[in-house]
Amino acid sequence: MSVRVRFAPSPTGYLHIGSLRTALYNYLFAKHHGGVCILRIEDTDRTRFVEGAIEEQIESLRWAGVVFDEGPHVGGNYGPYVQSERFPLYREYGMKLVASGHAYYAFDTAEELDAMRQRQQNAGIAPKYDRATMRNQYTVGEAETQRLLAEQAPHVIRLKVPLTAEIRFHDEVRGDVVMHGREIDDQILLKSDGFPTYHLANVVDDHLMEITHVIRAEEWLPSTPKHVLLYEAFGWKPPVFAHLPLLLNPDRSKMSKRHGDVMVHDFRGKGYFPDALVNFVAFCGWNPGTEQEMFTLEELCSAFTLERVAKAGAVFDYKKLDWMNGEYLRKKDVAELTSALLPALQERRYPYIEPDYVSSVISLLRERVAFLHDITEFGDYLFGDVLQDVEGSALADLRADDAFVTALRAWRDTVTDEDLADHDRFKGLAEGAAAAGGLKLGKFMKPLRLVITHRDVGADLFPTLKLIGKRRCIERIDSFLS
RNA sequence: GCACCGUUCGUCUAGAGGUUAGGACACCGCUCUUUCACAGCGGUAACACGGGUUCGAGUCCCGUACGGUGUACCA
Repeated sequence: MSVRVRFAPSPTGYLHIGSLRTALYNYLFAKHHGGVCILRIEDTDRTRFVEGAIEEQIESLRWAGVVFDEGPHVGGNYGPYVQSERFPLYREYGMKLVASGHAYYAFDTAEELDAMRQRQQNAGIAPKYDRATMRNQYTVGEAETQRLLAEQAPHVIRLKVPLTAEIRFHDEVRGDVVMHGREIDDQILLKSDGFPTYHLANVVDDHLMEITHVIRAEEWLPSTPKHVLLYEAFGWKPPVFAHLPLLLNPDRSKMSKRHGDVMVHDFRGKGYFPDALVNFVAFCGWNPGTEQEMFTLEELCSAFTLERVAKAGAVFDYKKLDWMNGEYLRKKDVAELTSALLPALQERRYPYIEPDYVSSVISLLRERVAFLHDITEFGDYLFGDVLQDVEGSALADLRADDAFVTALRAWRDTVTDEDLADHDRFKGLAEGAAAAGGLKLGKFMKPLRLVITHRDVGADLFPTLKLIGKRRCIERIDSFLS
């Protein structure tokens, strides 16, 4: 049987970076096995629905390269792929469970449930639905149950967890897991508004959609026994489970926005490359067992296996992500980078943004920054002639430095286009000018950089000045001297 | 509180009984150099603790500690 996996987000907002990782692992697993990766929207909680969230999440995923074989946006033979469009189904399956004695009606109000939890808390016992004392099918009796149903009293359907059972399941990441029935709550399957909870909907859909492997985050591990019980109650074969380690904040709590950006949308906006982000996130909780760290999506597909997924949560290291983004920046095709950068340069109305010129600037500066867009500010003196202000009295001090001014004039008065086109000639010219002021080369070059770029750091001065050209160099020197 | 999961350098991790415990990021130093980077070289730095099992445990078992997740008519 071929592999069928699903990524099942709920449309409550932007796509979380952890969700991207989960989606990615599902995708990689499917592609590794020549299987199918499905997108299913879990919108059973209408109160949390956010308009546009589905489209945003699909777009974030698409940007990252995670695409689906089936889903609400591409169709498929197992649809609909949005749970709100499948509601009658869950009711039907819920009733089957009631009929077979695996689930039951309960009529408790929210207040009654709160009071129950309060009592339990006061008594120091675990909060859990008390089937023996609350208002349900068993305590009120069959006749009363039928009467309440007939008068349409608000009710839910709960899973009847066998109190003495030991629920066992195998997890591909964690091994065998055992939990006792007495620890498991009689989970609500169908809410009083008739909508299913996640627990029912996900089991029904995974079965109907013939999902073979459920790959999801570790936070689902504690509720997996409920799902196993549901598969048993329906007489269905459960899928293989694999619970992924969590992405963590620096304090090791579940990754949240309190410690930085967590939405894929944010990473995209900050200028991370999708392939860099995917490469990085793939390594949060998985590694190939070799020393190779740079992987294309295709390489990840062929290398990825569940056996190599780690058990422990991974702190999300923003610094390493930045490093990796820089690695991609240095490796990428310059033409591609040029067209990606051009719009931002146009927006800033820089005058010198001929594509070939921009390509040269990118090649020159990309080793010094982690993001492509850093180049727009880092190289402002290359794209335009309006230089940034220099802090303090550095320029005035230089103007008062006779030795330097003498050297600078010598350079200005003798520089030719040929000098700027040939490294040896450039060096000879600089040495000659420095000597004219009685300076060592280094004592001349650094101030020269400041005068022409208004920066004290940057790429090699020779290629920098070559790009700026003789005319613009002289203009800047004259402006400095006047 | 209870249940479950986890624990190798600061961080991501390799390691499937015998290793000088390896790599990457970060950090520090050196080299290169007109600066900052890049690159190269080098360095600091880890098996949570206690018991077992074994000739021999980072690796297997038990316990403890610590951490995380869950404990909703959320997903």
